[in-house]
Amino acid sequence: MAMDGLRPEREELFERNGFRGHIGGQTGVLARWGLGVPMKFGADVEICGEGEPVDYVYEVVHGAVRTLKILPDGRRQIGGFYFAGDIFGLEDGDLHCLSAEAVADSTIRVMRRRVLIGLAGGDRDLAQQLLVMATREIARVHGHALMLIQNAQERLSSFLVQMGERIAIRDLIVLPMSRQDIADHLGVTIETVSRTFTILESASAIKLPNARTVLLRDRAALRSKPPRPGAAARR
Amino acid sequence: MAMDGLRPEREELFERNGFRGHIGGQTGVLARWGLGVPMKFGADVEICGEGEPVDYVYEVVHGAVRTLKILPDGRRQIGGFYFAGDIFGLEDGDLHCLSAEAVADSTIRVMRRRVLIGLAGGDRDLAQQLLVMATREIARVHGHALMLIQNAQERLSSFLVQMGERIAIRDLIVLPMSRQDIADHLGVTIETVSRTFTILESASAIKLPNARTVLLRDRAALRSKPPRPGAAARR
DNA sequence: CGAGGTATTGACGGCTCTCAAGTCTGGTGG
DNA sequence: CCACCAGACTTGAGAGCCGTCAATACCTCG
Repeated sequence: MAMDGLRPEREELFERNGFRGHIGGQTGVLARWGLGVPMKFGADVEICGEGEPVDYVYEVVHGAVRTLKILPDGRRQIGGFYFAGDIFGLEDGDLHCLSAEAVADSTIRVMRRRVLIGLAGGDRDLAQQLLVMATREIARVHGHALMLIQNAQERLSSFLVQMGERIAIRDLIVLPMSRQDIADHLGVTIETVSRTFTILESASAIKLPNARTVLLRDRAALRSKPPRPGAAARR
Repeated sequence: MAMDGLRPEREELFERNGFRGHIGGQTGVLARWGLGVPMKFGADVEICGEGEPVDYVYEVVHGAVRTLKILPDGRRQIGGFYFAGDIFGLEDGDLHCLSAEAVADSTIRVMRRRVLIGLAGGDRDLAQQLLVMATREIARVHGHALMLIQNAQERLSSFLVQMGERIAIRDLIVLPMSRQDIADHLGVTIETVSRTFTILESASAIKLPNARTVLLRDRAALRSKPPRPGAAARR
């Protein structure tokens, strides 16, 4: 992936646009505090496993990570994707409910949770930052749940809009994840994802130079509800 | 149906209205620290509204609360139900993404978020408790998302198992919320909820003395997957 | 070029939504 | 006491979206 080559460009773009998100390797909480050890993970390598002790907290320096859970029947739920500056692994209790894997080759800052919590105890600012990260994660997961009650077209549209805000260069999204990853995140099948991509392209909302590249042509159309024939507002 | 006060009214209430008298249930974090002011809310009264400033944090003393979001097309998503000891209103940013309403007559501890954060800055223990509450909420919302990718029977079963763990007396659940509330939480229609209740009762997994009372007869059956004909494990 | 994984497209069936009618319950008033 | 009503809940029939299975196209890499 040519993601590394694109990064400086994106960084400039974000600054110029006043983008509030995270970019580069210096913007994360851990990075700013100089905490944690950067480590490299190859594509599809597991970073932490479901059921393992929650010993570390992670921050993406660059690359992309997915958190996931395998259901007893084999289905796979992807809880979220994390990009540069995002923190993951914030979990309650002693054991991970979700495992995490690198979607593409990635660098991840790894830090002992106990140490981080300890430092936060003596640093008001860091403690508050941690709480902010946690509440932000709550909002993100809520958004995920909200998406899951919509239909396939709405789900994929929301996903693309979100990716547009998080990892797009202007209107161009280079997806690090596969169709299967997207499907498992949106709670639909890979076939439905594929069909819906085609529908959105036919509607001129997006353009697909290739399977992993999406050009957003009409964000407004993606944000608006697709024609839902009989889907009357209930109540 | 108490009237829902205007926002300024509510704020004034929060500011100077103190609830006098003995309060049962000292189970929550705020209660243990003696923080916040207990207030009463009638059934269906709004506690905080979507789009309002995030000024307070709430803890249920007794009763039940739902957090919800109204979609542009009128659909309603219930993010979660909160019972005695549960904290809600932990949100990121300045504005609430979710509103909260009392499901039944309830008593809620209300506390200024800024004050709580401030106190946590000087109290290691409280700060850690707050972070635990936040990560626990993350796990809960993840569980909600996980439920939303399953079929109707699995969704209702999970919901009942969860209620069984949170508000049941032995195997008896007295539901404070309506079928519509359940439907909007599970992301299905009220008819599907109703039909699925009937199916579970026919299967002897539960018994329904009346619509708001559920007797769990076979938790194992509720936890196990229902017959999903062609639902092969993918991948 | 061929191989293998990934993605798209097609046909069909089932689960759930929609629309509609029926039942139950609690409250009100004659 | 009972008729009546309003609201919540249940049940039924038909339609549509999406899952399943299957075949085909595309893309990357040896």
